[in-house]
Amino acid sequence: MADSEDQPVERISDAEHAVMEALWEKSPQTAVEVCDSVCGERGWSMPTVKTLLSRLVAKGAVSTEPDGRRFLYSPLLARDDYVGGESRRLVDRLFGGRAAPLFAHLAEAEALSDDDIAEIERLLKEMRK
Amino acid sequence: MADSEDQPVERISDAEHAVMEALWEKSPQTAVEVCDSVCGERGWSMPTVKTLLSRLVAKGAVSTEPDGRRFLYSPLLARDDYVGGESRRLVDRLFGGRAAPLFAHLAEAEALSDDDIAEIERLLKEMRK
DNA sequence: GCGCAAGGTTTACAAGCGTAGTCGATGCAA
DNA sequence: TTGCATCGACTACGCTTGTAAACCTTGCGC
Repeated sequence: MADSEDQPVERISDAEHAVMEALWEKSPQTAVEVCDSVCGERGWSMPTVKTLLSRLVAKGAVSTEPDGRRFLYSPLLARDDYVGGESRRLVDRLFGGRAAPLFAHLAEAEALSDDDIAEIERLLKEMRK
Repeated sequence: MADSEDQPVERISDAEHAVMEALWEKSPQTAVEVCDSVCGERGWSMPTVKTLLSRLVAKGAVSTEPDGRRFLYSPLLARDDYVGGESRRLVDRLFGGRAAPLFAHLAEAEALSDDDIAEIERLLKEMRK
């Protein structure tokens, strides 16, 4: 596995991430569609989205496919890969690479809902099988 | 609680974080001492550390205390607060604010060691009490 | 056929960041 | 007492990011 990307796809910025989310939600999409999804909540204008899309294409995180006179954009980077990378980064940077302290921290900060706890217990049970 | 910081201490960058780690490890420290801790592993020179320390002071994340002709630096921002904030940010941004999916992701990516799992189970047991 | 609208590409520009050199004060050694 | 080493402050500079305008091309409607 993991030969879907030779370079680990340059780091994606925060604003770019918002665009990726839109594409992960549904793809392919035109620039206009992406703007419809994100311009509202982020207060962006069309040119901003265009720039972000270009940068993402340049970074190899998004692919384009011509559709008449415009482009359809699709994510090249899978959301799981991105999320995994970011999670790993955080755990490495802040918790010495170990997940338990992260968990402990969330628990202590009461950032865990009852649902979360139940869900995690379920997952643990499953893993032990 | 939480009146230890009126503004949430401007966001701390990656390089700055390395300096904070040194100060969390031991404080107060002089600039030279901090450099001793971090210049090696990061390949930095003294001026870089000075700049980062200044920026951290400007951001209100580090306090200074004169000691003769030089300064002693101490963290103002607690590591727990920082770590908590960053964790929260990640969980919010990537997992809709819920921790269970993060956990699921780490589990799936086999980012959890056996020790981690054991530890988390222990924590869960404790929380249920 | 021709102008306009729609879409992509280029350029812009301020703020933040990583990294570091220079400057100015000052205490200590000779 | 004078020069030098030391330390913080200021300045620098190229790169990325956030945000967007200007520009260029091209297909479509009149």
